[in-house]
Amino acid sequence: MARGSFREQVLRVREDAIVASVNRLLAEKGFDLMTVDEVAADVGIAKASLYKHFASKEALAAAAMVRVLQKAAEVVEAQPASAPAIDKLKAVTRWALEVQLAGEMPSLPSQNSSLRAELLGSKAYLDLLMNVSEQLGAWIERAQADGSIDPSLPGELVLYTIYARACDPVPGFLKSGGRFEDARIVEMVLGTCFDGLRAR
Amino acid sequence: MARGSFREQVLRVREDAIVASVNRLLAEKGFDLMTVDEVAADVGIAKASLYKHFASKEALAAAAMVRVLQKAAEVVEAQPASAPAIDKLKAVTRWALEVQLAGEMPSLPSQNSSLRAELLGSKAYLDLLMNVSEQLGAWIERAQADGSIDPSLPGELVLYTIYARACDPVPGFLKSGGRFEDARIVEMVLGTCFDGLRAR
DNA sequence: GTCTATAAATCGATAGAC
DNA sequence: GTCTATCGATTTATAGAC
Repeated sequence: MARGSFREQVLRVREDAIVASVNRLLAEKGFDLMTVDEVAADVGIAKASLYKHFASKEALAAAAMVRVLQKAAEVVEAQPASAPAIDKLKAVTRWALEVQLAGEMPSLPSQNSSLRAELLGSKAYLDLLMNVSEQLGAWIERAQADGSIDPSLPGELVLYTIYARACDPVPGFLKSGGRFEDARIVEMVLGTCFDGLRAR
Repeated sequence: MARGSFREQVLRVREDAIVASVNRLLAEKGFDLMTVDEVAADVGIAKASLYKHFASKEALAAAAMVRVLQKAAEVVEAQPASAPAIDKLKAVTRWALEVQLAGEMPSLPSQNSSLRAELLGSKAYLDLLMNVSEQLGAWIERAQADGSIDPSLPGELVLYTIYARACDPVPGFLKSGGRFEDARIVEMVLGTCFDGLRAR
């Protein structure tokens, strides 16, 4: 793939910086409390310039979601094919928990309709989401077949439960308590996710 | 306790209607997307009249949270003292999931600072939260002692994990899929909460 | 206490000069 | 493409008549 002209590379770097700022601000304050003025100030450009790169606030958020889904897809790809399916599922869930604890997981309100429309209209977003979901879905089936995940559970339930760890408030509460290291929090929440609260 | 004059009773009924509307709108759209105009229209009074009852939008949300915590406290009280602790914990969690699926669980953004300040300044809210948390905490200790909950888990983790079911996105996703009855969704999510995803 | 009308502030988005 | 300046819409909150 051509890298494009120098001018296009500069453009790309700037847009990467914009999306990185949006990602952080979305993780910090959420979509509704994040203002476009704030994004512009954080990047260090004028708001009007921002709108030359992205058509709307919703488009900014969608770009941040594409970014995090790209990273998720990379984590999925990086799993060794020979590893047990359950281990790969846990590895991806662990990554999501780590990103969230690091304050880098963008959070979007699922009720906002204009935002939903933007996401559903983004091919990049939908393709990545489908890609990641299909890979996770295949692992879930394998894990259910080999007995490491309860085969009586619907696959959707398992998939949604794993996805939900990315916006689980429990890690944040435990972190704010200050009693546990981040790594400990990740392992504990991972444990309650896959093994539940009951005695083992 | 005195019921007060007729005038005061009318006032109380009206405020109950306001808080019920706020509760529903918070569940439907969340705090940021709920507007005070909307609340006034839903109740059927002018916005200025609303502000005679509640000083701010945050105060409205706090009143809704007090309302739901009062109901939670009632559910906690209603548990038979002789029942196993784990059953009582599951019963309260089941109630929270049912309220959420019914679209009656108000959802507040944990990042909003003015809202946090309002809640932390509300004695009614803090007292109820402490009351419910202490009761649940006692049941958690008993359940860990009798082996029905993993004794190696910190009590906070168990408490937060149960609280988090009230804003779990998984029930809503499953419901929107349309493949399962509400009661089935509740039991499935309850199962993943207490027993995890792994095979039993 | 309830209403109409409006103030005050914020925010998304754009015009127009350079 | 970047800037300054501003528009237009929305929203919280209040003034003042009844």
